[in-house]
Amino acid sequence: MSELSRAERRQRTERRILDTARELFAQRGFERTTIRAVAQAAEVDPALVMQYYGSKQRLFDAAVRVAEPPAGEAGPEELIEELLGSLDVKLGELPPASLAMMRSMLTHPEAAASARGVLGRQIERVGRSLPGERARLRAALMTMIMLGVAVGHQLLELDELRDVPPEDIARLLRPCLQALSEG
Amino acid sequence: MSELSRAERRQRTERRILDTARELFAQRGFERTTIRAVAQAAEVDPALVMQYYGSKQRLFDAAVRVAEPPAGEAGPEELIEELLGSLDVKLGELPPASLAMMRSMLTHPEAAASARGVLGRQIERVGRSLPGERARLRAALMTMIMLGVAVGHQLLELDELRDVPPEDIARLLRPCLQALSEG
DNA sequence: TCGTTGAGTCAACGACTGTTGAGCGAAATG
DNA sequence: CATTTCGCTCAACAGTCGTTGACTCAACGA
Repeated sequence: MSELSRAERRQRTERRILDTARELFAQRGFERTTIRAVAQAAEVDPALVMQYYGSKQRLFDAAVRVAEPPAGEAGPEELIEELLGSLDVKLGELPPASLAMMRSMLTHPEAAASARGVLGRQIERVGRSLPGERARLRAALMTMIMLGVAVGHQLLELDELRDVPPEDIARLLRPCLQALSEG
Repeated sequence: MSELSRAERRQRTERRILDTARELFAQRGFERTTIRAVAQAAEVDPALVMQYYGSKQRLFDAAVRVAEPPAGEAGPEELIEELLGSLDVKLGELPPASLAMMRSMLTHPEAAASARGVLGRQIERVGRSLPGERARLRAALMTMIMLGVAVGHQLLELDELRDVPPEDIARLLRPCLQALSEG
């Protein structure tokens, strides 16, 4: 039937485990996601998950590794659009890796550290290209605004934010971010 | 030595267990907080916790029961000040029951439901006294802004928000909320 | 003073968890 | 075809958890 070399099958299995884990971590968090559940959803023996990823924590690390935006400089207006677009709203859905990290960041220490890292870098990036005083603090508030909306929208799934076109949210949020962007 | 009636000691023990549980739930979340840990911190046998509260879930329910603001009507400016004040920033610290609920709201289904309830009522309250179109959506965004800042400040403990006088945060956030409050 | 109540403890059960080492069987290699 | 490699499974261990029932003993009421 399927003409797959051993190496190919092996890579496919490993990736299937990783994708399944990401999804489960994203929707249940670290503690409620068991190796056994990942294995079952990936149609694999639990021991295989361990063999490939070493431990549940390392599986989680691999699952939440997230691509960060390029390090180039940008003006405040572009950064606002980047915030509105990349962090959450415009696409209507965050990448599963980000969701997985966010889901566990309040209850799993390692996820919290990871989130602090990502958010810290974004704050620094935004703050560096912000004019006026207290740039870092204002950048932090801008970032937390986006985080709050993302949490309510994608993790808590509040009725009031459901089925709202991302454009509408972006349009309402823009003045808030601009107010913080200017002194 | 201590002149305490049996009923008094009993009430005191029960309350000590509840306070301890609240604190542990607030700083570790539902899953990482064990009945055994609560019992040890309260200097009591784990079985006693069960005897008083029935189950871990019911202990959690009792621990996160939070006082909601009175139902009276208010104008937009007052509501902004109430948001800035009560939800988190002005006092510099949220009540432990709120922290406990927030800590677990992304990973524990019952905590999520509880959070949706509290946030939903606040959104409705704010939205009802907001002029213009899309009042509920704008109220939801205002609420999520406060939630995001509270999360970053009190749960993630971001460096950029640490040791910042709550007044400063409130002053920077006010224009954001006003932008959403007006059409 | 004596029997009763009830606050609190002790030891254990059963379920579930992450993790491990031995082993199977098919694909790769010669 | 014979042998080795290795993807994968099976069964089990050790620990932790929520939860329970029997028990202890000091405070209480008559």
